[in-house]
Amino acid sequence: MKERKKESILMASLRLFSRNGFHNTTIPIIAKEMKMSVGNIYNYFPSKNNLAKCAIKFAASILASTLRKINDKDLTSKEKIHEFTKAYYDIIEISPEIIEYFLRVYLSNRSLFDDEKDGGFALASEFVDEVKRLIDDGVKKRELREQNFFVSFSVFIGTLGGMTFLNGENVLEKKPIHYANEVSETIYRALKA
Amino acid sequence: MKERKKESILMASLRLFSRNGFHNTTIPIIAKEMKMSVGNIYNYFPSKNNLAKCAIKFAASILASTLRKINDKDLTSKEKIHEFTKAYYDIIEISPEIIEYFLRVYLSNRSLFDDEKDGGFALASEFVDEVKRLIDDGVKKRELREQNFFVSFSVFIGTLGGMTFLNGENVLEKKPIHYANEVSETIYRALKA
Amino acid sequence: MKERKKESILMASLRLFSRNGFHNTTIPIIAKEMKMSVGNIYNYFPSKNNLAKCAIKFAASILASTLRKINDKDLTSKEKIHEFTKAYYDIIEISPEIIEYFLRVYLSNRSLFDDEKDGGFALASEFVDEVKRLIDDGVKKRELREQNFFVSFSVFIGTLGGMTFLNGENVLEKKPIHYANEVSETIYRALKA
Amino acid sequence: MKERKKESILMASLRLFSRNGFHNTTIPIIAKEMKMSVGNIYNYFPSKNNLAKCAIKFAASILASTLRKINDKDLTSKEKIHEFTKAYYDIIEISPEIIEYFLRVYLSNRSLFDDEKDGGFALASEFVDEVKRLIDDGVKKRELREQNFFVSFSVFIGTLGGMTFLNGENVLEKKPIHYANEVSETIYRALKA
DNA sequence: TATGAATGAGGCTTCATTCAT
DNA sequence: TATGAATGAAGCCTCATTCAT
Repeated sequence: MKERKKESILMASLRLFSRNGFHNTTIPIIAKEMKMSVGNIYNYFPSKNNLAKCAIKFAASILASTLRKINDKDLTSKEKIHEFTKAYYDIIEISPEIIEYFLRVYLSNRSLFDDEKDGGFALASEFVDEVKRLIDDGVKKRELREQNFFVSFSVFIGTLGGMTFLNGENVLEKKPIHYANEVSETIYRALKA
Repeated sequence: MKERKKESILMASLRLFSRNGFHNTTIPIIAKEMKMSVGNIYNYFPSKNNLAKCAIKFAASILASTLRKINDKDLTSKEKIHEFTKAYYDIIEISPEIIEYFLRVYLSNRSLFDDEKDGGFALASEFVDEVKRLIDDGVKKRELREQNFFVSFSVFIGTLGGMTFLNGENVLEKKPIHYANEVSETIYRALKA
Repeated sequence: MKERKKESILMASLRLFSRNGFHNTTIPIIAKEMKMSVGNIYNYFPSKNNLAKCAIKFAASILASTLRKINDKDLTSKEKIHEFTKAYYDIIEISPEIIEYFLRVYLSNRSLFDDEKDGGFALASEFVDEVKRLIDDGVKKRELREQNFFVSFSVFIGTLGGMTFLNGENVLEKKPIHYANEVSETIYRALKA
Repeated sequence: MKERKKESILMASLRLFSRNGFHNTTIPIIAKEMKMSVGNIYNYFPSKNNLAKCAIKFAASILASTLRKINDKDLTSKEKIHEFTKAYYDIIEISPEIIEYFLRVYLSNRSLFDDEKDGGFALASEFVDEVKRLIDDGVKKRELREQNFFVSFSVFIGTLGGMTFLNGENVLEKKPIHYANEVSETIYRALKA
C-alpha cells in the first residue's frame, strides 16, 4: 500500500531525474507524472533531497542484486564479467534511468549527499561490495590479477559508464548491447591474471 | 588584459562548477570568488550557460594539448598510455577542476549543451580526436588491438574518470598519482594487441 | 473562484499599467496591490507579458460590448455616436484604466505584442469591428459619408483618445463627461454625409 | 560644436526611443549608434530621463515651427488645416520618429515627466499654443466653430495621431500621405463654423 | 573631452515547501 | 490521505550611472 506507492514515486523520480537532471525536475513535474498532488508527495518523502537519496539506494540495490545473482552462480570470472556486462546493457536497454541516474544526479550533485557518511559514497556501497566480491573471488581463483581494488573497480565500472555516456550522446552507431562482447572482453583483458 | 580577465573568470568558474556542480554555483558566488560585481561578469560572458560552454572548451583544449604533446613523441603505445596517465594524474593533483568539470558538469548537464551541434559532444572533440589518434597509431603499429574506437575510448577515459571520481569521493587511501602505474598498466592490458 | 481571482488580478494590473505604464509597474507592485505573494501571481498568468496581453483583450472586449449594445439599438448614427461618446466618458469616470490602458500600454509598447498575429492589432479587433459596423451602417443609411474606414476610425477614436489624454494630463477644467455633447457633436460633423 | 553634438545625440535618441520605446533603448545602444562611449553621453546629458525630456521639447518645437510657418501664411483655416495635415504626413514619411515619439514615449511614460510643471504637458506647450492660434484665428474669422479648445485640439491632433498609430500597425493599405486629403477634409468638417 | 570597465540595485521568474480544507 | 493555492527566498540577468585613466 503505502510502501508500494512510495516505490512507484521513486521509480518515476528516478526516471525524471535521470532524464532531465535533478535541478530540471521539479516536484510539480513529479506530481504530474504520478497524477498526484504536490502536497501528497510530501506525505511519502520529507524532501526532494531525500527523494534523491532514496533513489540512489534504490538504483544501487537493483544493480547490486543483478550482480549478486551472477556472483552466486558457479562461473569463471571471465564469464561473470561477461554476464554482468550483458545484464548491464540489458538494464540500459530497458531501464536506462537506473544507470543514467548515477551519471546525471549522483556524480554532479555531490552536495546533496554531503550530510551522509562517506559523503554519500556509502549509498552505493551495496553495489560496490558486490563488485569487490566478484573481483576478490577472481583473484582467489587466480583468474584475475591481484591489484588495488579501486583500480580494478575503475576499469570495470568506468568502462561501462563510459559506454553509457557515449550512448547518451548518440555517438554510437548501434545499440549498446551490440558492443557487449567487445566491452566485456576488453574489461576481462584488463583484469585477468 | 580583457582576455586575461576572461580567462581568470573561466578558471574560477571551472573550479567552482567542478567542486559544487553547475546548479549549485551561482553567479553571485562566482562574482564573490572573483571579487567582482555580479553585473561585471556579464561584461565578459553573456550568460551562465555560455560560461559553462567556454569552460568545457577550455578544459578540453588543455587535456587535448597535453595528449597531443605525448602523441607527437616517438614512443610505443604502452609508453604513451603511461605518460598520459601520469600527466592526467598530474593535472588531477594541480588542477583537479579541469578533470572534475567533465565528471560533474559536462557528463551530467547535457541539456546545457542542447543547442550545440552534436548536443555538445563536439565541444570535447579536440580531446576525443587526440585519443583516437593515440589508439589508431597503436593499431597501425600493431601494438594495440583493433576494435571499435568507442570501446577503447571508454576503457581508457572511463578508467581514468573512475579513479577521479573515487578520488573526489575520498575513498582512495593515497594520492591519485600513486596509482598511476597500476592504472596505466591495466589500461594497456585492456588495449594491447 | 480561480477564474474570479484571475480577473481581479487583471483589473488590478490594468489599473496599475494604465496609471504608470508597463515598465514602471513591477510584478511585486501588482502582488502588493493584490495582497498576494509574487510567486502566486504566476499561478494565474505565466508571465508579465501574458498579463498585458490578457488585459488588452479584457479591455477591448468591454469597449466592444459597450459599443455592441448601442449598435444593436434602433438609433440614428448621430444618436449612436452620441450614446457611445457618453458611454465612453462614463467608462472614463468609473474605470478610466480601461481606456488609458490603450493609450499608455497598447499604443506604446507594440513590441510586447510582436509575437501575436497582426503584431497584436487583432487583440483589439473585436472593438475595431464594432466601430466598423457603426460606420458602415451609417453609410448604408446615408447618414454618414462614405470614406476610407481608417480615416473615420481615426476621427472617432482619435478624438476620444485625445480627450482622454488631456484628461490624464489634468489640463481639462471640468470632468470629461462635461464635454461629451460637444465632442460627440464634433465627431458627428466630421463623419456626417 | 558641443551644441551640435548634443543635437545629434538628441536625434539619435529620438529615433531609437520612438522605434523601440524608452525602456528598450539603453544608453549603450545610444552610444553605439553615436559611435561614442557610454560615459561621454553623460557629458552632454545628465541622465537618460533628461535626454527623454529634451527630446520631447525638440520634437515639439519641430512640430511647432512647422505649424507656425503655416499659421504665418495668409490662408483660410481650411487651407491651413490642409497644409498642416500634409506637412504632418511629410514628417511621418521623412522622420516618423518625431511623431512616434509622442505615441511611444510621451504617452506611456508620464512618470518621466512627473517632476515637470503640468506633469510635463508644458513640454509640448510650444506646439499646443500654435494649434490654439490656428483655431482661434479661424474662430475670429468665423471660419471655424467656437467651442472648447481642447475638444478642437482632440479632433485635430487625435485624428492625426490615430492615423499615425494605424500606419505603425501596418493596417493601412497605402502610404499615409495618400490619406492626407480625406483626413484634412474630415478634420475641417469637424471644426468648421 | 573621451573611454569603457565596474558597480549594484532591481526586475522577472522559479520552485521547494507549507497548510487550510 | 489528498489537494493545490500560497509563500518567499533566491537565481539570472539588465542597465543607469560612475570613475579611474
